Amino acid sequence: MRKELSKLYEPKEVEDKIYSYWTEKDCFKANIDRTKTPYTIVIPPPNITGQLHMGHALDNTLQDILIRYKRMSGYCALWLPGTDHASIATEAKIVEAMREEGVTKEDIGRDGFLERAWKWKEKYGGRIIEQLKKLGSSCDWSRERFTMDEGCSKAVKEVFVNLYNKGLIYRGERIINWCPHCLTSISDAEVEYEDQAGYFWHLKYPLADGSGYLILATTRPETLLGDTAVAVNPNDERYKDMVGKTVILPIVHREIPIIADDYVDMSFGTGVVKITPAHDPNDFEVGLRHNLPVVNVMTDDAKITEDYPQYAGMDRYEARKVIVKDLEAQGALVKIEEHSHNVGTCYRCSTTVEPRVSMQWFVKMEPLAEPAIKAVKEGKTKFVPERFDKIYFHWLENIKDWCISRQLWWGHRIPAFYCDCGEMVVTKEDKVTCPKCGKLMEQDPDTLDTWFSSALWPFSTLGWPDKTEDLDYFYPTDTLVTGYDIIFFWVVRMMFSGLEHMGEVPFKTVLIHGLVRDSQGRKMSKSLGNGIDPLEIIDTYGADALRFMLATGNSPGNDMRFMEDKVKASRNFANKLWNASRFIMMNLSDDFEIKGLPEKLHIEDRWILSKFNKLAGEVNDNLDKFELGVAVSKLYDFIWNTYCDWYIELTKPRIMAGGETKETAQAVLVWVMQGMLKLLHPFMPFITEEIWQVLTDEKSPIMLETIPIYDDKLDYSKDEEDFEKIIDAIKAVRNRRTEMNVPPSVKAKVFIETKDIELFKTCAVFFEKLAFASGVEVVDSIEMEDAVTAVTDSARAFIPLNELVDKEKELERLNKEKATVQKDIDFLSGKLSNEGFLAKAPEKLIEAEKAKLAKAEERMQKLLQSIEAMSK
RNA sequence: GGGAGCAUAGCUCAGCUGGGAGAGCAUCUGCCUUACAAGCAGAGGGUCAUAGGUUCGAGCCCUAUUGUUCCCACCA
Repeated sequence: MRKELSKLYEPKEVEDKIYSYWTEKDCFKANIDRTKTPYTIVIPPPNITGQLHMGHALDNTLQDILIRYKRMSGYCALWLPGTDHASIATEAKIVEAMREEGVTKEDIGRDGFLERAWKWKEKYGGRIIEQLKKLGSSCDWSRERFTMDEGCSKAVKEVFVNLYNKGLIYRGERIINWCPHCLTSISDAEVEYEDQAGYFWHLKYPLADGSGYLILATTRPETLLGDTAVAVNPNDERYKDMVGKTVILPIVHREIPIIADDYVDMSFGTGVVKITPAHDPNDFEVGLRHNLPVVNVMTDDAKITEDYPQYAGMDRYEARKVIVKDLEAQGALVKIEEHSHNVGTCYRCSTTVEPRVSMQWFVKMEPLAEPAIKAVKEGKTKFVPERFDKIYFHWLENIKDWCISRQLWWGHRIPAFYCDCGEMVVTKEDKVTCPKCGKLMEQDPDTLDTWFSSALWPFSTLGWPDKTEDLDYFYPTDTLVTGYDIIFFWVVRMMFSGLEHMGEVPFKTVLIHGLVRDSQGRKMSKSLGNGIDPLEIIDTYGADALRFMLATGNSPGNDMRFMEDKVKASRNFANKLWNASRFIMMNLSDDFEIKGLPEKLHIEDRWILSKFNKLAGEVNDNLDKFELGVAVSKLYDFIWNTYCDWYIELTKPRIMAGGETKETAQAVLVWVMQGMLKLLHPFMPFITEEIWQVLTDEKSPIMLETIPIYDDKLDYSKDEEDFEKIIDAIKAVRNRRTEMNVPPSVKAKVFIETKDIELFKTCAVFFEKLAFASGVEVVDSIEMEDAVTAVTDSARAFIPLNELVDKEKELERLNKEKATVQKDIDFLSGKLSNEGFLAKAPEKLIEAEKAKLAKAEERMQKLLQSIEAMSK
């Protein structure tokens, strides 16, 4: 015995120790090796404000499985980690913290604010990194990056200037989505629409010439202050004569024109629409077409401006109430209808966005989208599962220009400089003097959308725009692992950025996963309070159990539910493996040395080796196809149901016997255990490393071992098939005994009638241990009364349990079994006499079916014999 | 309005290019068999949502329907 080991595996005592061991040995570092093929994953950088949640746990578990697998498969595997500055989220948190101190951004100014922000980053940016380590993530920490570090910032400037010079970035006054809470513009992608119950206010706008009035409906009466026209459809007979006339805007008493525009849907409402170019994107477009003035009525925090003294300073909703009341008082309110409509909200703070006209920077998307579409169409980048390419195409085909400027301080400052004289310069320089008048120019106060820098992540982190060795070797990256919820935000933008700036796709495969939901299928959220903290789960069950659970039964692109029972099952599995290794260690001879496989193998050795060999082949295959869930369940099944339940039990008689038979058994036990550990390592890195260290006294980590692959030399299919006959017979005997309520303590002799005499004689010993036999006799022909029979395809086993045998019951059971086998025979022979089947089914299948039929017939033969004997 | 996913055992989910339906948990029965009771040996349990179709053969492919979840879209 080499070492005393606890009956229960204690992840807590192992995981941190193992992680430091890896770190000390520098196992995660990807050293460029031109003789190897690179395999690269860049991490979706978590926000510096973030805490590890289940989504991260899933995302990073999948990445770690892939990277560990590839590392063990001989690739130069790089998993490049880092964090994202997350402009809006971080700035909001800092502002909030400042508010508690009673300080505002304006109080401390831009520099003071940034100083705080960097401190915040230093304090919290590392938190999530530490949490990723708890999960076992094997990132190359020596290459850790941050979206606002020097290199990434350089890349951002480079890209901005390049795109500007190509005319793909422009500045203009447009209607954009404005968040009145975050006080910044946001992109279309950052708006989340939700159905809200609201009202339709039907209003009366009198014609200026006093000849009547128009009735129109609106969901936002407060925007009436900014109306600059009323529109009808040009084909609408009802209003044909009105076009060109003017109406008097209620409350404001402004005279505004009635215009005709296709945008108006005749069949909806009254067919008349008020046009507020400053506060509605559609109206803005209409305004452009008709040269309408843009009248802004709200401040940046969505309060009515000073231009309307009676409402000035009122919040938009408050103003709505008051204005409705005023309209009613003036007799301009016709009726109020209930109406639910889609309202855009800020994805960060859920505040209803206010469309607003302002000067912003945009990326011209169409020219960039085209190559991105083409790359996926040509298969240069593939989505797994494939169906996500539809979402990708749809988005890119309908893309609008991307608003990239943010009225925030935390982020990459826009590299544009302005002069009092009106001159503007876009440059990578930090200090610029006006080329026209020589004055020092002022930099644009705005920063860039966070996703502008994340879009560059696959190459900025490798050193671009510099020509680094990393960039040359590792780009394009191989697999991007991310949730379907950020395809638009991130995947799309990395695609067109990679193609534009590197001339190559940023990654070959995008592995999409779903959301981790709670046990009832609800999204985990702060507001529901139903989130489950991965760190707590790791604390109770271990990181391996959590990882295993996340990988099990999770198929690409689909959501999954988090169930603690599933984690428990995974924990139990880890414990099972632990105990299997304990068994080996407790029984290992003192002088045992690991020397590979012995020459002389028993049939059960060849059986387990053959099965293991096939397992290795399949697991590799599944992993190559990103079928992680399938791979993991095969490993579970093999380790538990084949290795532990059968092989270990089969070795017990040999271990007790000692001598050469034990030598062989322990060599195979250890060999297969090592193989299983390697195959399982990507999924359960900690426990496999721990067992590896203890079991083998290895000085080198398992994580740098080579993963087993299918090996022709280990294909013992014939022995495998033969040994399955023994297993079948053992199972049949056990089954019969249980049915008869015979406790294991009651042993009985077993007589086996079979054609495979040698085989069963060799394996007779297993019936004693595994089928509770007091002795085994193998014969080619026998008939017994007062015995229970167990029939398999290849054998008849008799268990003489005289006093327990009820002839009639036994006969009944045999007849029942006969009926089942007859059904099989009918089915198979029916199939085999079907001409269509014989003509069109593959040869291999026909042969297989024939073999099955032969077996069933053999079995029927045996049953008939037994029935005949029993009925005597 | 457009698009996508899902519907399989009591529960949660697998099921690879179509070849007689699987796992874990739960349930029932027996076992403290010297690795493991977080365990061992057995058992029960499914017209694979419904209706058609293609095929020698359909959980898998096609069409329609129902239920459900999600994404996209400017209906004031």
